[in-house]
This record gives sequence, C-alpha cells and structure tokens, in this order.
Amino acid sequence: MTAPARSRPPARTYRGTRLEERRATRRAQLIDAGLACFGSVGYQASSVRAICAEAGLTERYFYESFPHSEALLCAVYDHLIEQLFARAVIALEGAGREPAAMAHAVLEVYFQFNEDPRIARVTHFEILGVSDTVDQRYRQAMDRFAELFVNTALPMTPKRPAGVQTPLVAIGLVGAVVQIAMQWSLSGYRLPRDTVVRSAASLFEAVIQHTLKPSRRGKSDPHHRSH
Amino acid sequence: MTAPARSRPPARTYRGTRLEERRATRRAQLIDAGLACFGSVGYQASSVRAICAEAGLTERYFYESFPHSEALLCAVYDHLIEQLFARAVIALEGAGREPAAMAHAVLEVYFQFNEDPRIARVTHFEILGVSDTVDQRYRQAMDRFAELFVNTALPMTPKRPAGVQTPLVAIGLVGAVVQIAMQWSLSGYRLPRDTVVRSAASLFEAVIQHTLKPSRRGKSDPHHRSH
DNA sequence: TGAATCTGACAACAGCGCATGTCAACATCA
DNA sequence: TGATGTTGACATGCGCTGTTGTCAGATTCA
Repeated sequence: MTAPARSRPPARTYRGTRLEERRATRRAQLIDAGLACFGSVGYQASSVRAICAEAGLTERYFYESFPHSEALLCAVYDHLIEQLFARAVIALEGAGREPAAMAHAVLEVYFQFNEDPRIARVTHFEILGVSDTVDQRYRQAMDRFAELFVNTALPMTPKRPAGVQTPLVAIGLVGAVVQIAMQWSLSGYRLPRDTVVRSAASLFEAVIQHTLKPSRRGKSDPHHRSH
Repeated sequence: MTAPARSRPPARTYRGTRLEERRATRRAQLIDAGLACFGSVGYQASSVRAICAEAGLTERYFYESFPHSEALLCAVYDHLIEQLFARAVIALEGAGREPAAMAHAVLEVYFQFNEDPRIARVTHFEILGVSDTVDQRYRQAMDRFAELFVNTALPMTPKRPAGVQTPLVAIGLVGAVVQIAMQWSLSGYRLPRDTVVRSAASLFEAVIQHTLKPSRRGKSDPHHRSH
C-alpha cells in the first residue's frame, strides 16, 4: 500500500552503518546466538523466539536473514566448518613434510576446536537427523576433510594399494577422529586433550605406515595384489 | 473410581493369549512401526499418531508401553544394537583366529545389517541430537563395540603400546566403520557392499599390523617408547 | 522542520502434537 | 446370561511454535 513503485528502498545509513552492514551484523549475531542455543539446549529445543532473545533481536530480523530455523542451523554449521578447515590448512602448511607431524598438527587443531562443547555438539550431534538436506551438508563436510587428507597424503605414497577405495579409507579415518571427539565430549572431556590427540594420531600413523609400506603377507586375502 | 481395592486386574486371557503376551505383542508392533517411521521420515517428523497408525494400534497402547516417543526411539535403537551385537559375536566365533579374517567377518555382518536404509538411518542419524539421555545411549553402544574389539584383539598383542589410550583407538576404529556406513547410506548405496567391507577392513589391518609390530621409527615422536 | 525509513516490543492467528478421556462393541468368566 | 475386563475409534484440552502484523518512538535525509 505504501506505493512500491520503487522496489529498491534507499538503503539509508543508520547510526553510522549502511544497510548491508547492519544486515550482516544482525546475521552474525543470529549465528552466534544459534551456536549458543543449538550448542546448549539443542536444535529441537531452540525456538525462534529463544534464539532472537539470545541474539538481542526480534523475530522480524530472523526472517530477514533466514527463511527458517533449519537455514540458521546450516549457516552455523557452515561457519564452524569453514573456520575449522581454514585452521587445519594453516596448521598443515606449518607442519613440515613428516606425515606423523602433519597429522599431529591437524589433530591438535581439531580437538582444540572441539574442546568448546557447543561446537562439538552442533557439528557432531545436532547437525544429524534434522532433514535430508542437512544430512547432506554433513556428508559434504566429511568428504571435504577426507579429500584434504587424500590430497595431502596421496602424493607421498609411492603406489596406491589396489583393491580398496582410497576415498573410503580416508572417510573412515575422518570418522575415527570424529568418533573420538564425540566420545570425548560426551564423557565431559575427562581425558586431557593431548592424550586424545595422540590416540587419534596413532591411528593415522598406522594407516600411513600401512599405506607407505603395503602388507607383507598376501596369502589369505585375495584382494591384495602387492606384486 | 472403579474401586481400586485390588490393584492387580485379573489378567484374563483374550482371544487365546494372556495379558502379558498381548502387551509384548503390541510392544513389538510398536517397535516395528517405530523402525519404519523413524527410518523413513525421521524421528522428528514421526508423530505418535503416525506410529500408531503404522502399527495398527491406537494411541492408548502407545502409552501402555512407552511414556513418550523418546522411549520408543531408545527401544528401537536397543533392539537393533542387540541384534547387531549378537550377530557380530556369532560371526566372530566362526571366523577362526586370523585377525584379518575376524575383522572381515564382523564387518561383513555390520554392512549387511546396514544395507537396510531404515536401520542405517536410525542407528546413525536419528539417534543423535534428540536429548542427552539418548546421546548417552549411542555412546554406550559405541563403547560396547569398541570393548568387543579390545577384548578380542588385545590378547593377541604381545605388549601394549605405551602413550596411547587403547580404548580411544578402539573407539576410533569403530567410528571409522560407522562413518563409512554413514557415507555409504547417504550416497544411496552406490558402491557394492564388498568394496565397502574391504575398505573398512584395510583400516583394521593397518591398526592390527601397527599394533602387533609397533612402529620402527621412534625419533620425532617423544611418546613412543618402543624400547 | 517534516517526511520517510528503521527499529524494537508485542499482539494475533492458525496449526500441530501430546496426553488423556469417553463410549460403544466385543470377549471372557462365573 | 449377566458382570466385568478388553479393544478400537474418536474427541478434547492444553500448550507451544512459526509466522505475520501493528504501532509508537528513534534516526536520517532533503
């Protein structure tokens, strides 16, 4: 009714910031609030009202940035994964060329990241079982980390082992780390981080050794064609 | 109002079956329906009405057996885990004493079990993020399988590797298998089961080799005291 | 200064799910 | 056969949530 002949509002500045800037700020506030709510009481128990209260905003601004709660969950998740991935890459770059040291560096970053129980909860528990699209986001994230491992480790292996799917092994390795983090957080972070990191690293070392120097017994397993 | 002087109703037989028997039958029907609903549309989207309709029962019988939906979810999960564990033990007993063969046998059982997408969905996705108590159930199940691995593999290792927590490594190994199954189901079971089983088995072989014959390089890692 | 825009607090509405209750028809026992 | 337990279909109340709308006050621009 207010004459929408001009579909573009003037985007006037308000309190020193432009429209897009204010929008982005509010969006960031909502993502923070989403992490706080989803990470404490869980996704299902977090109503839009509660999230907005946590963010210090009203419901209108929620729907300004996200069409529904699920979208916020995805945004929170994406934000966390992006952070984690960036830190992992940085750690990898500064870790030299020794496989064990590289694994240790990345794992240190990962478990340090997950020592925040909210982060651990959102990235491991709340993200699953919400909807198919959200589950696929989880899948993509796992694939991304597995790919990082493959791209880093594969150039070092003289020849690939036949009979097994390298991507699947990488996925498994990522899953191992994830599961250790899940149990770590579920147990209330009883063990010190360093112990957890070392245990996870030992799995990497096992796979690295096994890959760099394939099995020395090819008898009962018909799918090993070492030579 | 109907004179509860006698708190025990007579438990009369009805259509040839006794009360407890009818109760157990209905409970089993509800668990089946729970698997069907939770495994197809998910836990959140499954109302009590829908579950009862699927079971061919009315809401009253739901609350006869379960105080709320969450309890049914736990019952479904427990039922599946019990089945899986029993089959795993049987497979393990008939697999001889070769570690690789034992791993392969258990993994074959596991991935065969998870080739039912409803089972994969419930045991890997729907069970997480519902509530703290349900998450703890997941944790216990993972611990149980990890313990099975430790109890089976540890007697074979001449001496335990120092500096790493064996239970954590076992948890990681279980997590690797779980993650592979998750990706397998999320991808719509593209790869044949045998390929998946072999890839998971290669992870076991790596750890087994690494454990049976500890690392032959103890230079840069201060937590390896091989000798 | 006055008009337009932006913000926050809150109202309102419909919809849905859980949990319980009602009631007639059926099966069983004495 | 009559009294009582059992079953299924359905109704009801209650609370909560998502989503949209209203409106007064603050802020900015011309």
